[in-house]
This record gives sequence, C-alpha cells and structure tokens, in this order.
Amino acid sequence: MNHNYDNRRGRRGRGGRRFGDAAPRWDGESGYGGGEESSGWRKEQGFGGAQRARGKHPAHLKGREIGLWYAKRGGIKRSEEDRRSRAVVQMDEKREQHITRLLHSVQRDAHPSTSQSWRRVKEEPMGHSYFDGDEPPKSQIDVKVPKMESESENEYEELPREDQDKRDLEYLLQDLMRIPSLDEELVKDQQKKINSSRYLEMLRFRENLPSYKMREELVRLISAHQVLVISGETGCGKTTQVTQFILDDFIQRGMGSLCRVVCTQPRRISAISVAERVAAERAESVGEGKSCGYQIRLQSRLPRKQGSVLYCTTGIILQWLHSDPLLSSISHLVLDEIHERSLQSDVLLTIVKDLLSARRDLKVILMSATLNAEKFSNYFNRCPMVCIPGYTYPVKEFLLEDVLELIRFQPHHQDRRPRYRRRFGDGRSLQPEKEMREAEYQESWSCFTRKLRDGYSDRTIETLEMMNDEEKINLELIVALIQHIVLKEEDGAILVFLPGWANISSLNDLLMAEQMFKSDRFVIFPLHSLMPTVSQTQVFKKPPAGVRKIVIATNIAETSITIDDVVFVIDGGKIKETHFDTQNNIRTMTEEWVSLANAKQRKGRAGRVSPGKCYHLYNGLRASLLESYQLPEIQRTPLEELCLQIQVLKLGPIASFLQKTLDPPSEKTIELAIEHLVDLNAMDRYEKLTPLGFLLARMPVEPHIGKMILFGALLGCLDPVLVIAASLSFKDPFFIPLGKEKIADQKRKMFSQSSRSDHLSVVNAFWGWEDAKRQGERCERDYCWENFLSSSTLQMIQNMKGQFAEHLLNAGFVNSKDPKDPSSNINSENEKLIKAVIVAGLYPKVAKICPSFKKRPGPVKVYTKADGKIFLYDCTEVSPFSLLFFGGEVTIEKDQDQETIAVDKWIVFQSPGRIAHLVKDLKKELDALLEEKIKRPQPVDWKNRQSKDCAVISAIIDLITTQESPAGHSWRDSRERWHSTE
DNA sequence: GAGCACTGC
Repeated sequence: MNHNYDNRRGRRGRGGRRFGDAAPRWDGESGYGGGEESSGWRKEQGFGGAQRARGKHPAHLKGREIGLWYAKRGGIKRSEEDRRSRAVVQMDEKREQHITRLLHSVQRDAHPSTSQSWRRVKEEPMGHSYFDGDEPPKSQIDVKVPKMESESENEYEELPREDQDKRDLEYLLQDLMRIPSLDEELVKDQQKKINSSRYLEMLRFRENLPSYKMREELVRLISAHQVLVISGETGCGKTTQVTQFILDDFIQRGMGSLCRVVCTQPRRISAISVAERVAAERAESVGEGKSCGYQIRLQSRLPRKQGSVLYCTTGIILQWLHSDPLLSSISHLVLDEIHERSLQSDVLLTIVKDLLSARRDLKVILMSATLNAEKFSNYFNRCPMVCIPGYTYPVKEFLLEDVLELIRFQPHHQDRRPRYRRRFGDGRSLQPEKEMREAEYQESWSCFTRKLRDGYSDRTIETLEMMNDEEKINLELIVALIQHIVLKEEDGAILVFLPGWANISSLNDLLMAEQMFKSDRFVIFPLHSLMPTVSQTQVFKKPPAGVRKIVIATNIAETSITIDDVVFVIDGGKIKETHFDTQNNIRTMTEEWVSLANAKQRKGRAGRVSPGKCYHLYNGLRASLLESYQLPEIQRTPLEELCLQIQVLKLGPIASFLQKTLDPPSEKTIELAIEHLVDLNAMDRYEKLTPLGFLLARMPVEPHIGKMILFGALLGCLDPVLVIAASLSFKDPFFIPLGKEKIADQKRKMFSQSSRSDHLSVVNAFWGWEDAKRQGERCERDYCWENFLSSSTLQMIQNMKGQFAEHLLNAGFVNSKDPKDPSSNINSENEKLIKAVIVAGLYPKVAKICPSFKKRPGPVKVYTKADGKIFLYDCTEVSPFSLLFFGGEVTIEKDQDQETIAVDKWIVFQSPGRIAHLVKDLKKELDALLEEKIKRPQPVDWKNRQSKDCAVISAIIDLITTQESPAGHSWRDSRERWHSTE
C-alpha cells in the first residue's frame, strides 16, 4: 500500500522496532488488507489475478480516486500474495494419533445427559430458547445452560460469592449507629485541642483561608439541603476545610458518632496528601483510630469508623458500591474536582443522583471550579450553589500578539508555503464542529488583524500574519521568550507547557544550543510521564539563589505535579488528546488546541508563591474560539468496563443508565462496547451477565485483562501472566531518559532476550527486579537505575499481582493467594504458552507483519482487521496454534486448491482437512472445559494426569509448545493501536 | 523512526 495514500502519520510502537534486527528480511509484498477493504477481502480475492497488471492508474481518475485505485490494487495484490504465503498448520503423526485417541476418549467419557442436554440459550422474546447444537461456538466459551435447570433471573448469580476481606467489609457495611460514649469523648477531645499550641498555630493559618470565613454559611447550607455545589478556585481551601467543618459541627453538637465524611479525589497522591494535611491541621497523625485517614488502591490508613473524615480515590467508592449499594455507612459524600469530568466522577454523579431518594439522610457536596459549577447544580435539580473566592496571587496574562510586541520576535524560517487545509483521504479526521470553528477562524482573521492595528505595531501584525496557521508550536519563539524573561524579569522558575515528547526534546536541544543556558546559573528539567525526572525530588526544590529553574513539561504539570516556585508560565497552547473512533474501533491521539479550562489551570500554576505571569502562545482570535472544556472522558473512551459495572451494580439497562449521565456517550460507542462484551462472552445480547461476566466485573481491571488473568490461572502460568496483566493495566515500568532513547531501547531489547515480545520483556525485567530486591535495597536501586526501570511502578505491579491473586483465590481458581505458589505455576517457564494466554486476553487486537516496501531490512508494516495501516506498541509475536485455540471462531474451508483453517474467517492458515478438523474438535473440548471451569471454579488438578481437564489442556499445551514459529508468517498481538489522524 | 494524562474492595 502506498505510503502516501493515507496521510495518517501514526506512531510506531517500540515493539515493532525492537524486533528490528532479528526480524526476517522482507523483499516482497504480502499481507492482509485491512481497513476500508477489510470486510471485503474475500470478495476481492475472487477477482484477484485478473487485475494484477502493473502500471499506472487509468488516466480519467482524479485526486483521491487515484489514491484509492492504487490502494485497491495493493489490496488485491496482497490477498493474492497472501494466499500463497500462508503459514501451514500441521502436526506430526504421533501427535495426530494421540489427539485422535484423546478426543475419542473424551467424547466417549462425557456424561450423555450433560453432553446432550447442553444447549445454547438464545433468548427470543419471552425468553423462549431452543437447541442449536450444531452451530459452531461463536467465541471461546460458549454459554450453555443445562436444560433442566430453571431459567430464573438469578441463575448466574448463584456463583460462590467472593469471600471478601472480612475486616474491610465489616468496616464498610456498618451503618452509622449513635454511640453516646464516643460523642462525649469527641467533645472532650476537641476541647483539649483548643489548648494545644500546635492546633492553635494551625488554626491561625486556617482562619486566613477564604473558605474559613464562610464556615458558618457552609455548615448551614449543608444541613439545610441534601445536595450543595461548592465552587472555588485552588487555594480557597475547600478540599481541606469543608470536610472538617462538617465533622467539627457534628462533634460540637454532641453527635460526632453520626458523622462519617467521605471525600473523593481524582488522584492517589492528592488523596494521601490532603488527608495528611487535614490530620496535621487537627494536630493528629493520619490513620487508625484518628479523625482523618485515606484509602487508595492497595494502600490505606483508615480513620476510626465514626466521627471521621476519609479521603479516597473515586474508584474506591465505585468499588464500595459492590458491597454497599446504598453507601449506608456514609453520612456525607463530598465529590471533589468534579469539573475535571473524569469517567469515574461522571459515573458516580449519576449513581449518587439516583441514590438520593433511597438515602434521604445522605448529604452530598459537589466541589468544582467556578467555570462550570452551574452545570452540576442544574444536574441536581438546581440545587443551591455557593462560591468561595479564590486565594492565589494575581497572574498577568499575555497573548501571542503581546508576546511578539514585547520581545520583537522575528521568526527565522519564513516558511510561507501554502498548507493543506484538508489532507488527502483524511476526511474523517476533522469533526464537523471543529471544521466550522476553523472556517470561522479564517473568516474572522482580517477583521481581527484590522482591529489589532490600533494597539500593536506593524511589525507585530506582520509577524502575526506570518505565524498564522502555523501548525507546529514555534519553539524558537519560546527560546526567545525564555531569554527575555531571564534578562528582563525578576527571579522565579519558568514552566513551559508542551504537548509531547518530541517538543520537549527539541526545546531542550534548542536551549542547550544557546551559550547562555549552558552556564550553571540554569537548571533545566524535562518533565514527562516516561522520563525518570517525574520521580525525582530535584524538580520540586527551589534552586540556590541566582540559579534559574526551567521546567519543560506536558500537562503532567497541570494537575499531577505541582512545582511551587513557578512564577512564569509559558503555555504552548496545545494538548494531546485521546479520542475513541467508533468508525474504526480504535483509539486515536491527536494534538489539539487547549480548552479555556486548561489555559486557566496553566495560568494558575504561576501564582502559587507570588504574583506571576502567563504567556499563551496563541493569538486573540484563537483565544476567543477556544472550547470552554475538553470533551468529558466518558465521550472519549471505550466503555466495555463501564458497561460491565453497570450490569453488576444493577443500575438498569445500559443505554438508559448512560443516558442519565451529564453528557451521555454516543449510542454507537455503547453498542460497540456491548458487542465486544458479547464477543468476550461476558454478557448475552440482552445484557445479561454470564458467569464469566460476573467474574470479570469483580476484577479491578479491564475485562480483557481480567480474562487473561483467568487463563493464566487455568493454564498454570500465573506469575508471569499477572506481571503482564498488571503492567498492561497500570503502566510500563521502563523509563526513557531524554537523550538516552537509544540506550533505553537497548536495555529493553536485552530484557526481551529472544522472546520477540514486549510483554515478556517486562516479565524478565520484573523477575530481575525481584532478584535484586532480595539482595537488598541498594541492589534494587542500582538495578532500577542501570536498567532505566521505575522502582515505584515495579512495586505497584507487585502489589497489583497480589490483589489479582487474591481475587482468583476468593473465586476458587487457585489454591493460594501467593502469585508464585508452585501449584499455580506448573507452566510458568513455558514461553509459548504464556504467549497463548496473551492471545486469550488481547484477541482480536492482532496484526500481521507485512514487508517493508524498501528492499532493505528495516521497519515492517503491520496490518490489522480494523485498520489498514497503523502503528503498534507492546507487541508479542504469537504462533498459529495459539490463535486457533485462544482466538475467535475457527472455520475450515477450501480456498481454490488450498485447504485452510481460519480464525474468525480472517486469520487464515493452510492446513490439511484432517488436521484442521482435529484442531477444531480439540478447541471445542477446550471451550467446554473452560466454560465448565468458570461455572464451577476449581484449580486444575495437574497431578492427576488422567483427568479430562489435564488431558485436554496438556494436549493443547503440547501442540502450542512444540510448534515452530514460522518466522515470516508470524502474527503479532498488540495491546492498543494508536493512529494519529492529525 | 518515535512515546498526553489519570485511575480501581
């Protein structure tokens, strides 16, 4: 396929590159056509050879049509080539005989009454069901229900309930009962505090906070209304004070035991740091028996049950709902930072809204930035709203024209080539609304510059004209601006916001190229989630007098990381944003203009210690056209996991629940999520959860990852699979230091050994870390440092593994909560089997490696079912058998003279009919077995070699393990596929 | 030839 046909410039994954050297050399062109023609490739194959003529396109074609013509020709050529180069699925005679015998015995052994009476439940209207035994299973584990059993609503729910952590559950479910002795104790305690110097000192500070001055009004409003919206900017103290006002009021009134305030935070770090701050203000420490504590995933310091304040992450409350749907142990629920519109807070808002009538006594306090507080009030039936004035230093703002006027900037490269407004073949990349906005921008431009002439010099207008329409952030301008600040302005750190790695790296290079910044009067910190600087304390420290700190950051510095001594903010005006493209079922990431909310937040970063200045690098016209907010996350993300949660929490039909959210996601996204959950066999078409669905809903991971975990347990390779699952659902532990990308890459490659797998590289790195850790703290530190690994990420992965294993133990799939227990790890050294489990979890995220066009080894192209040409990361090379056994539906067909076996009619292998049928039958047995295991969970008995479980699984493991990976015909599996639509 | 940011009993 022509490189230029589809002008999407995607991101190449590390995986694709990493295998580079070892990858087979390609000198031909083959592969599966994906993307636009994906649904029709079989058809195209039909008229394959006829149109293979090389040469130019017909002369009458124009523009885009030419591209399509070549693309189509490429597709035809590929499918033809493809047919000839299919991998062969075979097995030797010995194995063939063994499996034939095995299948005979298994099929004979099967209890007739079970094997005959299983049937698929297809819920026709009125729940009518019928037998369709001959239909091939649609997915790995077909849900069947014994005929004789009742088909009541609760059928699937008679699973052994997880025996949850008893202490936490007790703690959680306890309704608030008045305890007079505690009430008294709390009053006395408070009186004592008033005489404590530490408390008084803190109190003096608190009294200066704007929120403190509104204490009485806030308490009055909260007690008078069930829901209250409190708005206020950072620094007004709402997060730390409101919870205390509520608690202290209850204590004062002698009913402290009836008060349990829970306050949600969007981030782990803020939950901890706010809790610690509040504890300090109360002259206490955080945690047990005290009045303030926190709970985040895998880490908690819980306060006393009653008469206390708990700060937790939003996800914790969502998990609580599983065991306490009414939140009956809470008296006040404070939802903080809801203006950020995270998926979780939007969902919690909807749930809480429904909860209000069932919990008349529950008080709900919503805390938001002032900009959109009204929206939340409206959502809650126009509940009262109160605004707390901000308390930060004034920050003076400059727009691009001001900056140009100020520093008399003249761009070096006067690149005035006309730019493509719309790119070839890229019609869908611009949303209609955005297109209109761009049109408006173009129309208003001359009017805008005309008006500007009053207050700005001709030179500025000229430069502005010249820079108009510049797609990239002008880094030279930023360098000049930094120089201006350094020379003309007072002391204080400079914080630059840029959208991504590439920009940060280039600006860093540009600065280092200037003589001026090489001196030790400057310290420059690039800050990006993948760079080790994020975990260094250095960046927070105030530099010695006379030294200027310059931080170049992504939006990580907007909310997650706070650098106090920043006085100057340079806002590049751009942000990278993920979207979910339902058309192509793919996540995309594009660079966009910031929203007003982003700009405001960035500006706020300059006024923490003194008055500051903020330079926005977009002009006044652009500023007037910025969106108020970024699209809420619920409209930008796939919804599988959420749909599963809605069902397990019994929140009603999925679509109608989501319709109730503040800004509902599109119907298409919902349909797609349900479709995927049905494919995964987590629910049926009527949204009813299957046994697998119930299991996955309880796991604190995305459903696909949950399935991977389950298969890891059932196939006896738990430990490595848990490492992979944890790193996929949390984050990759590798750092990439700026300027050391190559070395970082080599380290990764080293860990991959010969596995040809990013996932297994992480496992190797993790195992190495465990060894180093056993040898002591120092050794651990050195190991992480030398290998560019994040110690905290590895630690989190370890903790998450424990959590997953505990779930598996509670659900009955393993014998121990130790991920390393030998009984769960019989096959943990079996690389190929682990790869098969990866397939089980990540299917259908599969791509075929295709040859490069250049006649030299190099990056290879990949093709997937969903999209023609994309970039991958986190890849693993997998074998045909693993796809056949752990991918989708298996079909056997003849393709001209060729006998084939295919997965979901898309991944096709050559295979003699005899073998193909054997494989298909064996897979059927596997599906039945896995289904049975999930319905009646118990660990696989590996000691009893004669058991049916063991025999079938062993045969499959044997096939997977002994099969050669046919290099050059290998499939890769990827976690996510990004393409950039620019 | 290239990597926004968070988060879960």
